[in-house]
Amino acid sequence: MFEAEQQLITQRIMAYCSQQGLPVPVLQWTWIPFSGQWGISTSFFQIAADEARREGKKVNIPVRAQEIAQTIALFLGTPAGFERIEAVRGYLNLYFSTAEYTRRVIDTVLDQKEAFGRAHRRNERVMVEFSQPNTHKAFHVGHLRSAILGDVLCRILDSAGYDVVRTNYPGDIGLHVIKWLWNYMNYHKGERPEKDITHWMGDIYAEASRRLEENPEREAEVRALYARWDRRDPEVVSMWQETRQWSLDGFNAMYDLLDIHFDRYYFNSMVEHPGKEVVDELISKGIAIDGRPDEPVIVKIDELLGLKQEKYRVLVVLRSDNTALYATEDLALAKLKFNDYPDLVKSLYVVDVRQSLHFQQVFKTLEIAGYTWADRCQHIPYELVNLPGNVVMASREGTVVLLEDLIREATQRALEVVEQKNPELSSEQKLAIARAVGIGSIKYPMLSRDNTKTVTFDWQAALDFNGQASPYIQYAYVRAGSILRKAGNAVPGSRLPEFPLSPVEIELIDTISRVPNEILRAAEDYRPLNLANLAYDLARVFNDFYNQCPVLQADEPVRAVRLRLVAAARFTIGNVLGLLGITAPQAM
RNA sequence: GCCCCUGUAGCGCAAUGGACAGAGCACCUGCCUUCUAAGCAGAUGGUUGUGGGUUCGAAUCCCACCAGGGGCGCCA
Repeated sequence: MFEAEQQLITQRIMAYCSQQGLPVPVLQWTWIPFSGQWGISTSFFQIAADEARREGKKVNIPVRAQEIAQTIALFLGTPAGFERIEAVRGYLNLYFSTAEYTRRVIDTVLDQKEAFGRAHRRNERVMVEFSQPNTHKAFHVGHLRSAILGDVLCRILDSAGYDVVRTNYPGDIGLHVIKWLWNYMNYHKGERPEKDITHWMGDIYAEASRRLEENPEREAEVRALYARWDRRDPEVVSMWQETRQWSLDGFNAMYDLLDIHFDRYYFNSMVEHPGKEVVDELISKGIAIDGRPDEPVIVKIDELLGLKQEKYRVLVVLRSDNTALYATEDLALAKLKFNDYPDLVKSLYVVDVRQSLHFQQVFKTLEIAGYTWADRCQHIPYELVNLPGNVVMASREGTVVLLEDLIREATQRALEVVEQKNPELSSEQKLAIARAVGIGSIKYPMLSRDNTKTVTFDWQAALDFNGQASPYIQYAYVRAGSILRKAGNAVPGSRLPEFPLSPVEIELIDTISRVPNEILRAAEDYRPLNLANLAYDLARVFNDFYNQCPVLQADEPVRAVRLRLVAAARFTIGNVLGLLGITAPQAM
């Protein structure tokens, strides 16, 4: 928020250095550590080191850096907008003139409100594919990470100024679907899901797996059914369409609960045949080697690239019996996306880390085939959600926590707390709060650790609403709203705080002012974690403020400034929660 | 055999190459007649897996090793 001042000072320092014959620095500004004061900081170690190297002298770098910092502090005096300047241990610290900057930060937030933190539009389109659930199967907590991560990535990219296409890619065909249909036709014909659709669909699939495991000889029936599907037997196709829709309805109900939405659906079944066309193209271009009917169609990527060490290895693009693989379909899907949106600057795939090699192979193959957009495809890998003891969630093993069960439990637990704390609210209000808290508690742990780290799910931790968790942040938001309500929701007009601010007030304003940059950083690195941390920092600092600085009881002009600060903090926390896909409730 | 990820407090995690590695959970001691205690204050807790290197400066970058997880021709 202070780029203009920063740039001005950078220029003055650079001019001074070149005038004095010092190496011209590339200055990197950071905030000053050790809270309680507020400003920007840069160091001069690099200049001192460059100078020593240039002159071939052996000097004590920290001492020389401090000398330079001191001379520059003297040269700068106290620049406009700053209260104090100091040279400390090789660092130059510039402290903001608190009153002026406080007013600026608060005014900016209250002026922009819900838009605070959002960057200007870039007119650049990004596609994010995420979630990719399999129809005819259960949706468990392990599937949740892609959905939550992808959704939040979309929110962050949107806020950073990109036009985002939210894309889902359900696995609506494949052996799992045929197995399901086989079981349904033989044992459940005519049944329809009543409630908990996804749960019910998952049960029928699990039952199918069990039956086939107990009676392996019946696999032949499944193969026969797959053949009927391949012939597009009308009875099979219509049953597939109907049952597939049940799954999609079930997913939509869950996406609604989770506040996750899509602009565009690509289905696995859509790219089966186009995939085979891409394979033909690869063969005719001499990229793929056709070993059919005894061997599959393969692309020897390392060989094509002339790599000595194996890196991309060999990609199988079509089975020897002409049936499609994931790779077949992903080749076509990538093409389809750029066909539909030729202006994509990025085509992102939020898929678990085990498929890293697969995506590298697919993207590299497309590049070799001459598709210039191939380098705009990028896999965003994330680690799995496991159960304690490093147990992988797998429907077959029965080691799953179903999303529906988790949502129900978390909401129920939150409802108990609301009942106790706010018995006077209507049951609708209570349920809405319980939903917000319960869903937030499910989402936050998936966002507050790095994408590359495994999340271990356990019920106790998932239902613990204390500490660094979503309810803590939501509660800070509610408290801020509560103060404003008691003040009659009347936020005073802009003013300069002409009295000393307390350290917690300064820290709160400081943290608020960092939001716009943190959003850009999160978007650049595809890392929601930055914002999950920032949301918590905001809440923690606000709670400090809440406990130390009375607002309603304060005398003017302190009261007016604090009311404005509370309003600004509330918008900021609400906005960051929004980026995390977490609802900010009005009461708790 | 080749490649990727992870290793930080008892536990699970955080930390733009920068100043003193930080919060949470658990444990202990306090704080509700005061803007909601889903909160706050205080106490305990560290050779950042090991050994080298680069750098003025390394948890962070490079190399080697150790430990755990994952991926490597017709699974998805």
